Amino acid sequence: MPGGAAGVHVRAHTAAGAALAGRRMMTMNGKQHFSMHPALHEPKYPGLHAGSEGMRRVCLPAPQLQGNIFGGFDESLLARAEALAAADSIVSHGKSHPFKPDVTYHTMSSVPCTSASSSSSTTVPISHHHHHHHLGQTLDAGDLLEHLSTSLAVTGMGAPEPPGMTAAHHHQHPHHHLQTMGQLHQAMANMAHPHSMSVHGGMACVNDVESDPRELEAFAERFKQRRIKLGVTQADVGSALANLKIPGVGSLSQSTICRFESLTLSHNNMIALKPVLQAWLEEAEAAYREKSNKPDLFNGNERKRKRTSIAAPEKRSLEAYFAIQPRPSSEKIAAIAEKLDLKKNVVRVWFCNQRQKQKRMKYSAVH
DNA sequence: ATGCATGAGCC
DNA sequence: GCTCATGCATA
Repeated sequence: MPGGAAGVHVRAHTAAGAALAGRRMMTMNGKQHFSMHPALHEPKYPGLHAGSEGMRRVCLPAPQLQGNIFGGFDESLLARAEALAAADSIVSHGKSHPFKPDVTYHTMSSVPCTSASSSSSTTVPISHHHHHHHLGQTLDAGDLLEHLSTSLAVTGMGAPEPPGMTAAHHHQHPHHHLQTMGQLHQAMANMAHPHSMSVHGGMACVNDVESDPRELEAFAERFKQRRIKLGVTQADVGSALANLKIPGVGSLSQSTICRFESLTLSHNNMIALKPVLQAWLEEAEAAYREKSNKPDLFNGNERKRKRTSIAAPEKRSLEAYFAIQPRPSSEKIAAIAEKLDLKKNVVRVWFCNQRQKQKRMKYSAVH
C-alpha cells in the first residue's frame, strides 16, 4: 500500500517531546507528544500514495447517541448551510480562487531522482508587510459561525465551540478534556501571570515554560528580525537546526519556521520550539560575528505527492457545515462528502484541519 | 504563506 | 477516529 509505505518513517517522538516540553509534560499527564523531527530526513514518500483511497476502510455503524441530532432537520440544516454559503459568497470574498474545480490528485511528474534536483530554498521571495491581514478564512469561519449560531441555538445543537482558548472549551467528548485541559490550564496560567518572568514559589523559570503569549510574540518577532538580518531563509533555519545536534531535535521545514514566526502554531508548539530556535539564533549570530558562516545543506528527495484542491464553492459549503457542526460524525462526513462530490477522507481531513486551525495561537489566543 | 496530508499516540 | 506536530506542494 502506498500510504502505508510511509510507515517506515520514524520519529523521535515522545523522547524529544519530553526533552523539550520538560516539566510541562508532566502536568499534562503525558498526553502531549512533541515530535521533534528525526535527525535523519527519511523519505516521506517512498512511493506515491494514490490519493487517500488507500486509507479508506471506513466502517462505522450509526452513532446512537448523536446520530439523530440531525435526524429530523438534517436536510434543512444542510440546505441552510449551503444556502448561507452561497449567499455569503455573493456578499464578500475576493480572496477565494474561483478556479480549480479539480479536487483529485493531479498527475504526478516522474521525478529524476538522480541529480540534485532541488537543493532549493536559498531565496526569500517572501516580502511581508509586517501587518498580517490574513485573517482570511479564520474570519470567515467566525463569520459563518456567528451567522449560524443564533439559528442553531434553537436546534439544541449547542453553540459551536468558540475559537481560542480564551473562552472555555465546552467539550462533549470526555477524552478531549485531557488535551484541552492541558492547553486551557496553561492558558489560564499564562493569564494569571501575564508578565511575570519571576520565580514561582522557589521555582525559577529557566526555560520560560510559563512564557506568556506576549513573550512568545516578542520572541517570534525578534527571531524573524534577526534571522533576516543574518540573511538566512526560513528553510535554511529549518535545516540548520539539525546541525545544532540537540538531542531529539532534527531539522524542521520552512513551513514550521514560517508558522513559528507568524505565531500560527499551537501555544504548546510555540513553547516547545522556542528554546530550539533561540539556540540556533544564538549560534548563528555567534558564527556571524566571527565571520565564518556554516553552510548547511542536505536534501533527500523522492516522488512528489499532489495536493488535493477543494474548489471555492465546496469550500464554502464545508465552512457552513463546520459552523453548524465542527465535529460531524463519520456518517455525516460521508453525507457531506457525497453531496459535495468529494472523497470522504478529504472531507474528514478538512474538518480536522479546520479544527486545528481554530486552535492556533494568533487571533485565537488572548489577543 | 497556507492548504491538504501523514503519522504517532490516545481513546 | 481524534488531536497535534509537521511537512510537501502550491498559490
